[in-house]
Amino acid sequence: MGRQSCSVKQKLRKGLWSPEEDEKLFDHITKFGVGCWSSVPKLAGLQRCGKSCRLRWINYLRPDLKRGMFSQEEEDLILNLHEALGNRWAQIASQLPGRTDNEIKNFWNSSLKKKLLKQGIDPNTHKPVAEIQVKMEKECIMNSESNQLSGSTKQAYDPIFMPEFEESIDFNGYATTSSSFLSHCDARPYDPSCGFNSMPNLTNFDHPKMVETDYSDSSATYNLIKESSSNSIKTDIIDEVAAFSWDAENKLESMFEFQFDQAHAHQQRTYALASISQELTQAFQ
DNA sequence: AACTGTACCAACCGCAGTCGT
DNA sequence: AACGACTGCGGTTGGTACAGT
Repeated sequence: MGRQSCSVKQKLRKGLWSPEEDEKLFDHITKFGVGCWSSVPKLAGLQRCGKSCRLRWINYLRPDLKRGMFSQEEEDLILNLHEALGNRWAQIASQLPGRTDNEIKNFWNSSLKKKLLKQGIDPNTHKPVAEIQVKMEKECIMNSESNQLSGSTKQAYDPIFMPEFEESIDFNGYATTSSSFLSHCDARPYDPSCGFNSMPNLTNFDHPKMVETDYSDSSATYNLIKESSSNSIKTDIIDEVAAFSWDAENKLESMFEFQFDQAHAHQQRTYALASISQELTQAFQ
């Protein structure tokens, strides 16, 4: 038995909103502001659940909403943000004033996704479809070969320096001083303010692996962290990476300038962002 | 004109996280 | 600690408009 929706439970109205309902909700919110959504229907005289009222306000009635087609700038921004964040529509929407997550999601599903596919780009990874196919075939062959040789799974380098993270955090959540990655921080519980966001001097962090990185596989590294870190640290890392991705353009720029040759910086940044947002979250779930 | 397929978008649904008790 | 209420999010659905046959 699934949980009943609010409208089923209370026999409330469903479906499209009438102009009268819109007016009631708009009047109520403009008079009293957004407070407790569950009490809004009653106070505004609506036969709707609070959830429905909230959605109607956010997606349609809010005065600061921008109407009409998406501009080229908005489209480009959505593409870039989706590449970095994946289907985090709310986060994407927060970077586009006047646009809602629902609107962006619809625009993505109805237009942008198809546009990318037409261009031969996979909308999930933002990489060329042909490249992904070749990579998958290559991985398939490599996996079967290495499994035959060693009986173990393949280890590959991770785009966001997870081996350094692994070194950096002990079982109790303390950063270890031996880590080149977090050596800017004293040994202490992992602190988001001292992680990715505020690495003050990356010029000292020079890992040879970073230049020859194969970004295709980070699962082995994630598994290491998954097994050795506490839940709170995992959460911290995910939060941190999310924040990091958010401001990724500048931060990655400053990082990669030191770590990668300029000719490949953009591609590496792109891959890293995609990996950050998708693989890490999945691996920690 | 009638039917079918497709695109678009508003709204719903269920889940997860947070907060107060 | 356990529970329920509430909120926010992302996936999905269903209705409508429009194009093509």
